[in-house]
Amino acid sequence: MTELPKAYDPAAVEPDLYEDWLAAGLFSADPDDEGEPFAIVIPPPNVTGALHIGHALTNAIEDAMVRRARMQGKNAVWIPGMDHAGIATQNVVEKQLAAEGTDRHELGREAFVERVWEWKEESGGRILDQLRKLGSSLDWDREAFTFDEPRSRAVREVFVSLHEQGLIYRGNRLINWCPRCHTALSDIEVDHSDDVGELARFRYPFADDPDGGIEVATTRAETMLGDTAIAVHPDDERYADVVGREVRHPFQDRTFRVIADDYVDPEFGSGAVKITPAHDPNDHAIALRHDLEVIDILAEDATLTDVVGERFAGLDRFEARRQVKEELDALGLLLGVDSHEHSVGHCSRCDTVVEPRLSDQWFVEVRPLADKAAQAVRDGRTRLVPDRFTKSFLDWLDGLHDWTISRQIWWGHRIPAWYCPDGHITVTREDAPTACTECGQGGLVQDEDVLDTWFSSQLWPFTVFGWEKPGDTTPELETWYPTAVLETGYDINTFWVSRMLMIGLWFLDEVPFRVIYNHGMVRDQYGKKMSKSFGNVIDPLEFIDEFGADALRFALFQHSSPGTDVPLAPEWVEGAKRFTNKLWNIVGFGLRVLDDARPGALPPREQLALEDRWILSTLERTRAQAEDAYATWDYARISGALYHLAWDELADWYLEAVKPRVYGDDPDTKATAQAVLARVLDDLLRLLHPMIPFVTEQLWRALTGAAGGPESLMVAPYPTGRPDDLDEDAEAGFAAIRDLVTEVRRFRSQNGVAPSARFELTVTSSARGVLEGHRTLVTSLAGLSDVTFVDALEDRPGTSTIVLDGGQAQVELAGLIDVDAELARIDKELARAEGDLRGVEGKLGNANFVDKAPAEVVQQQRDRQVELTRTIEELTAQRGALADLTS
RNA sequence: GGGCGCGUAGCUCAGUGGUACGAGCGCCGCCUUCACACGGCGGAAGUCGCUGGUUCGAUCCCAGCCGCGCCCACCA
Repeated sequence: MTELPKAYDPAAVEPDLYEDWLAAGLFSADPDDEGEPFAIVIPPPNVTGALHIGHALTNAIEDAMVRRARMQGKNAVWIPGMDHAGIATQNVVEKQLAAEGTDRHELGREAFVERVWEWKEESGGRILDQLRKLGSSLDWDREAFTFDEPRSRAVREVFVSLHEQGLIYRGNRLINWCPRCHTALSDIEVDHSDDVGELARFRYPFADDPDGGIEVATTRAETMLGDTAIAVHPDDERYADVVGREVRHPFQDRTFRVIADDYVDPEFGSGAVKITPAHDPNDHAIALRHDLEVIDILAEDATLTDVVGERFAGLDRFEARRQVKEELDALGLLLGVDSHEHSVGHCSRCDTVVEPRLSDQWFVEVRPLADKAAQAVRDGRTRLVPDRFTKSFLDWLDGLHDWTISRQIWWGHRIPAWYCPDGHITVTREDAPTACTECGQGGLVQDEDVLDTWFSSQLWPFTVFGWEKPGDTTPELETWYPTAVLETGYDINTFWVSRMLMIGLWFLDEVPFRVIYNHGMVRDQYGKKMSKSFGNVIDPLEFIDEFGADALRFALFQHSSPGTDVPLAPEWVEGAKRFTNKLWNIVGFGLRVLDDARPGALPPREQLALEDRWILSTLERTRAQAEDAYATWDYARISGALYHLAWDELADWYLEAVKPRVYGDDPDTKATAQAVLARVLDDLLRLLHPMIPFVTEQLWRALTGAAGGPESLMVAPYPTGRPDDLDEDAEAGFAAIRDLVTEVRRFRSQNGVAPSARFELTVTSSARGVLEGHRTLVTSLAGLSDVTFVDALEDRPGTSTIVLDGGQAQVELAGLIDVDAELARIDKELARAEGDLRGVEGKLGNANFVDKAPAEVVQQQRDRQVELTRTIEELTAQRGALADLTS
């Protein structure tokens, strides 16, 4: 058989294997094929740059899922694709333009969008390369993009349908506005953080009594320029006679009233609230109840408009905040400015502080959709893994507000709505409608806005299967929808998962996925979130180049349990690399000793040796453990179980145990050993393949002689149960041997007996039967010259006793140890230890040292004193025992 | 303010109602033994956050507390 290179070199193996899989069409699936359907759609990565380590985790997990399903004979498909990622991608390109000293407005809309497409090609190409390097077995023939033609048609159909159903509407409402991105945002695109700000208290003078007035407070002083009322609680007696009175605006020539509303908390501050209907959601609600005037003071870039008056017009909001306070102070109206911690909304894409702003936007009325989705979760038609995410998922659905879907950016699906000169709205499937549906006029102009990127991503689980409009059906949809599992990080359950669930149920009347599997976030070795600002992000390609894709994957699996964050350090990946190398050498050993034996049928059970039955039993038990862990996609357990099997059981014990036979001359026992070894290696590679596809494929080809191409481990059957292999007697028997061997090794280590030194052992044990029956095995593993079994040990001088599990072993010390040399060694060590101890005690006896040295250092010396004292005691005891021998 | 999770060896994490079997990395000692020094063998190291309770018995169950993290939330 082929000799393998001595060490595993991933770079020499991985690229070719991927090409080979591709060429053989092993990633391609056909809806008409046999087998239980099993589909996963990739969470389409944003074309904003390159994949980060979190993507590596997602893709490793999904690849393992789909590879295992494929090996199990399922009709498995994994759909690739990317997301155009509206605002995020536009921001990337805008930054590029800024670096070039220009901006999108200078370029114009058409040229800008063209430019983003160019970037999409570049970024997308890089992502594609990364996905391949990771080993992702994606069906590339089915690659989709959220902004390609078929997906765009579906987006328009969904928009128009929902509009026809009255679930999409246009309205003038208070929305979240990002002054930097110049667009509306949905609620979940706003990240709240508790920031330390200021609470400014000031007085609004009464219109008829400039020296009197009412105290209010605000964190955004500039909003007072748009105040149109002051509200107090109806039951607040302090203000009972103030309600209805007018106050005068200090900077503008207008007055407004004090009103009463339940919303006000009398306990907070003065108990009176200034009302800015255009820039605060609560105030807006109050304005509607009381029919207040609404004054919009903010421009798109959050500078103040002319309505605020000459003094402040044109100022940036933060500058205005400062100056308003100054002016109030100058007028003697400012009562104080206190530090105040409060929640501030930031744009999730650029971190700019968002402003509530009144504007015309498109909305989805989500209630009916959300109710359906929540019902599906409650019915168990789809379930979350781990289950603990279910509650917050449902809470979120239950409390959902209407979804702002229009964005004032250029990169995205243009809203299929047109306006006639009279402002009537025509929503249509047509590309270029010529007549207003309301008045029949021509000269229609399309809405400038584009859709929230999630509006198209939500259609992903069915548009990738050819769905373009309600009622569509395709072979792919019939076979693969609902998909088996939606695997993604818990951070996008609200953004993406919930929306897919809502819209999938709405248009296809069936959940888009039966399981929502949430993996955790990848963190660094200190548990810190990886982020650009921390400077701790690592490019997956760096790991792959250094350790191989399998190593990166395995390291991620080793720490990945459902919903649990995954810490990752270079050392972890290095450790996983060592595992792949170990595997390489395990199989390499196998190849050297198997002669022409290939995995196949085993000899009858009675021909198997104890160690054979033990390893087969262990293999089956581990396989079952992995199987159980797969039921919950607990990759930390799965990888842990298989790692343990390969390294601690197979490599450390079985391979050593089997050497006497495979290197021996007895053709029968040799053939049996070879058959078992081949079987175990074969199964191990199959079990590991979904997680570490490259190294296992390469080794499996060497082991089985498979030619590659269609002869691939990728499509070899995944091991199913062999319950007959479970053998408790063999496990117990081998455990007894193992115990004896380990105790002998410990004896050697503690007594300075070289591993190469042979000696005799006299043993008494409750496991005598097994041990005696496997004399060769015992002596070879423990490095003994001979072993004798007795009913009871005699108490003999000059011997040492080794305690066993259920027995004892006796070693003749004479001759085993060169007593004089050992005595000399011990004396030398003793002298050194005593010298050290004197030094330490000298220091500790020095009052100067004890008083002045840092407590830590003193303690260090004390610890060392204790340690040295103990060492000396032990050495002295050893010396005594040895001296007895010579006398 | 609400919800979720976490606090076990120096580090990152497993783990179970019955003396912590812990793992990887790190550390100490021995070994270049014919698969592997990306290795082998042996070893040191933990009041299982704190306080109560349930129990024959809790690191694991319950309650409270302390600390940390995350998510959600329209209190000026």
